[in-house]
Amino acid sequence: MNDQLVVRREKMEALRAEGIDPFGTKFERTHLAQQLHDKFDQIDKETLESQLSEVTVAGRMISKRGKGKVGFADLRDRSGKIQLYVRKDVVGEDNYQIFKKADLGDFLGITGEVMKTDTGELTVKATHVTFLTKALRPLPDKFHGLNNVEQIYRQRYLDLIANEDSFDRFIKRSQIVKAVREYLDNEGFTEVETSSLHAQPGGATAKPFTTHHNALNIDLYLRIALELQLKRLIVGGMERVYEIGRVYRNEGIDTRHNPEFTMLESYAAYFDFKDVMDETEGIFRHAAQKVLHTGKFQYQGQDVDLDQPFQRIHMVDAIKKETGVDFWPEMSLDQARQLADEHHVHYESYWQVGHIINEFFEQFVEETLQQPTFVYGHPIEVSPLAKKNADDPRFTDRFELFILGAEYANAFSELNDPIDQKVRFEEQDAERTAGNDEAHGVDYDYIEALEYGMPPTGGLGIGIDRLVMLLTDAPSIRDVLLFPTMRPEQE
RNA sequence: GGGUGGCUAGCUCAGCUGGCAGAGCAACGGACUCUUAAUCCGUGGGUCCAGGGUUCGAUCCCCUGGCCACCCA
Repeated sequence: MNDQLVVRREKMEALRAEGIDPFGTKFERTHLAQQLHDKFDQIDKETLESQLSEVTVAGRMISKRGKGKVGFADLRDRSGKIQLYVRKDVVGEDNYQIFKKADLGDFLGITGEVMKTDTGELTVKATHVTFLTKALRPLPDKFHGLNNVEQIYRQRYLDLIANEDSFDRFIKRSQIVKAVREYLDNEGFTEVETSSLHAQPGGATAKPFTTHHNALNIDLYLRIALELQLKRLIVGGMERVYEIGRVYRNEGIDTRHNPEFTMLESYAAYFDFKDVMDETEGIFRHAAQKVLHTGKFQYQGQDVDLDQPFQRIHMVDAIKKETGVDFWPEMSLDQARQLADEHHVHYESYWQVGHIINEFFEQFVEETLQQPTFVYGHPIEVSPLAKKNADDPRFTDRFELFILGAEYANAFSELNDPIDQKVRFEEQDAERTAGNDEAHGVDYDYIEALEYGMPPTGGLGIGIDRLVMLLTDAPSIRDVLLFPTMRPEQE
């Protein structure tokens, strides 16, 4: 134990000796810091002196100045900061000692009068100090904050205490999620909660986490997507549903991936994928308006404009534009492989033409899409849950949204033909056998649901964490996850 | 999986060519009744990530391992 820990424990005991509980209980406050600023910031010093408003605030003391018979301190609550002014001749000797002995990090309740200092700062001049909770450990540096990235993630509470921008970012995250809900609720969607333990993983191409249920003695999977259960609800007649929930994918960690993350999925009966494009634009714009009050902003120094209509381009056209390679003419697998070889595009032995087209897109086009762009018409081979395009069955009525070269949404006209769906699943299963361990399995229960009839439906998936990153200018997904996945520290 | 960088006081960081471990904030004692990164005087505080090696001597050089970050596939 270092000197500071010892001293704080001694102070804790000293408080007890004086009959003060160092870990206090309920405290009634009249105002949050921000409410005081809203109410009194515009009132001048003299007027405040003449009207004598008594208030009670509470919070963590994060800085302290002055050590004589008078002291100033900053108190922080969830809304912001307010300065305290404590005078020995006002609160009395005993009460002043409580303030004087209080450490940075301690929680105090202050009753006093609202005033302004000579420099014009709104301040609560204490008439009484109530000690609420002792902090037995010192806070991070009050000026530099907490910079150690590992500590920021492992001890997020310290990051929230020391780094105001981090605190604000998580408040914004909450507001963004709320805005998304608000938008969908206003469009007549019902929010639902489906299960996250699945007997069969599906709805995406990803490796699942496996777990075990003891009483049933079966292995279960943590969900990798919300899709298949939500579409069962469309079969059930709910017509417009959405869920915002955690999904789990057993994959690597980098600045855009965390093993657990938050997906929004929405499904609307009688929508096609073009309606879903409009829905997507609506969600993005509404969320931006709510937290930034504009659709024009910068992400990592690059301009983004969500207010303009998003561009729309077919995947094959986009590839043609970037590379000159034209995948519109019907071609054999050998011809596609030859094009891949010519452009140094790697392919697996089990890949069909559509896989190669998709790879061309990912390799040459994705990073070039800067302003919000819907890329539609994904090959059928990489879209086992999307409806075939009516005019060209090689492609599907699917789109992905790209902004600044990164994917933000994935959506399609849902495949509601159970016979086609069974064939697609079987093709995925064959792909799995051929070596793609992320390929979809056959979900017979889902096919049965489709056989009862699913109305034409437009579905959408948005990675909420990435949306939050975009709107808060966060460079890493870990900056928008309160508790990102970390390897445990060794003893 | 590969590469690069980081890990030193509670926090933020220095530490030269290998020679007694440093600063600021925080803490402690003292002065100070409008301060705001308060100021001034004084004091204490270290498993230099861990283990091994080289050396008279290692925070520093070498090896192994741990955790983190960034870049690449």
